[in-house]
Amino acid sequence: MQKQNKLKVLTNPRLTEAAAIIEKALAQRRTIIVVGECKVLYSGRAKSTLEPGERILIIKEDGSLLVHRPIGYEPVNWQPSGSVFHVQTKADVVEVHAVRQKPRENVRVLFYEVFMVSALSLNDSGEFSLYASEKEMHRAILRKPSLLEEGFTPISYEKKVEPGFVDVYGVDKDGKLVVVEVKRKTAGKEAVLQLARYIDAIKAKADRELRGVLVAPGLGKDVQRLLVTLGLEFKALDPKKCAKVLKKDQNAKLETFFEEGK
Amino acid sequence: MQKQNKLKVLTNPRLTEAAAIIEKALAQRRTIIVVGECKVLYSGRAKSTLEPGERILIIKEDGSLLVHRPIGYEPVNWQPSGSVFHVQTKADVVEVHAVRQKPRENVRVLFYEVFMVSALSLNDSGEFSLYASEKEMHRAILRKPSLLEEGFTPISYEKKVEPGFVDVYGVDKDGKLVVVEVKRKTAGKEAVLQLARYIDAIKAKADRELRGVLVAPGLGKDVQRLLVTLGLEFKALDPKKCAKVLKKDQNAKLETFFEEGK
DNA sequence: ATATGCATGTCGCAC
DNA sequence: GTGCGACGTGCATAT
Repeated sequence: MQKQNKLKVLTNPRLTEAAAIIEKALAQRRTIIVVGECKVLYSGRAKSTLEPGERILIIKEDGSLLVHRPIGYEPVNWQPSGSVFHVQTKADVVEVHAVRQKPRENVRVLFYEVFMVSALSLNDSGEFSLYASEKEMHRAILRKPSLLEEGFTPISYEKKVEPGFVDVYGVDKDGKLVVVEVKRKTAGKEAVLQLARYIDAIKAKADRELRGVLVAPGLGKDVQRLLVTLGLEFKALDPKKCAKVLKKDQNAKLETFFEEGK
Repeated sequence: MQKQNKLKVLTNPRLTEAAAIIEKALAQRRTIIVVGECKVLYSGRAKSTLEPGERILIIKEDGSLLVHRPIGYEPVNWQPSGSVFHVQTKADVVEVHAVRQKPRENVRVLFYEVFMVSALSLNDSGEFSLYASEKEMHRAILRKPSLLEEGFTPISYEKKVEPGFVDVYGVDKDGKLVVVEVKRKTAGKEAVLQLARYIDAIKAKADRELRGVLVAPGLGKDVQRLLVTLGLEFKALDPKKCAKVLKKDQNAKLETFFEEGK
């Protein structure tokens, strides 16, 4: 069974044993987990000391390092990927020294006792997808207006119109004004009523024909009827699709595309 | 030996065994490490999926959760401290579900195979000290005003002046008021403009001659010109030097040195 | 290479 | 609780 290769674990090893495993795993670029009592010294952009206590050290294949205390989401000390490691066994201490080149930074983890050391060969090719937030959906539509419909041209976004902010604002292929309300999740009737309020507010100011389009991955149960009653439209759009659009060209400076005023 | 209590490790356990250990460790508020093949789903402020692969899951005593891939400094998924956990064993899957209340967020980790599971009782009371933060630079200047310039006498610090807080506030050797803005890193133009806003705000209140001094280890590219244009000054100061000054007299409670009001 | 803006940012502190 | 700024922020991208 090749589990043997995947995983090596020692509990309460002698320090010399632990050091040997760590050094070998570093050479083989395996992932390392060490649990034990240690002190940590950092110097670089700033400087820190962490007095002895029991923590978890993780060293990854790519040369990143994490020291985690038993409390708190963030690592207390770390080193980003690409760090270079040295292991030194002194009298009663194993020192793991991680060096980052630019900027020059050092993290030294000194183990006085090791409760567990583990060397792992992890195989992870699973795709990670982060779906868009609502604001990202706005940006995606501005980036690629055809997501809304062919011929749509955005004019402004997050425009103040008194009840609040209109998500996206533009002109369709016939020159008709279009007000767009975006929702990341299935839209309920609040979304429809919100859009209706914007439409009314804008109509009151400029008496011009308007289209209102609700953009969301889906519509709630009785929302369809309400939408039609109010003369509004619906366009299905998946946040995932937006994320994909943005991936191509992520930080277009939309702030400069449209003047805030108009 | 009470190492037994500190540490429990199983390698290649059956899923039901792994689930049992995780549930027990959660109940006892111990730190948990699980290594195995899993899929991860997140939904909350945004939404993400992570297809199956081999990763490290850490759950800490305080209810924080981390999922680490074998590459990368940052966790691919996480949940901050205070999350509530549920473990469910289905047919061929163990699901760890972490819920954060506010904002409402869910992370589900579904294990198809567990290579190692470990429950730990970590004891960590070691003090962590970070040197040379921006606030410590303030304190260093208050401690040793000559770091700014000879004859400088601080009056107040972190004083509210409407756009925000002035870092340090004092009088120079000629009795002229000095407003000091401190940056730990090379100062950009935002720092200069921030200082200028403070100066303007204070001038508006008390029509008295003011000097504005930007303190930082260095100045950004075109910042020098802007500084001069606005009639402000620059004083180079290294955070590390500040740390050294503070080391001499570490726990002076500067809060009591100056009354907040004046 | 540096500069700019975003992040499931997180965290701490003041109001 | 809510808001605001700092962070060894990290990270991705445009210049």
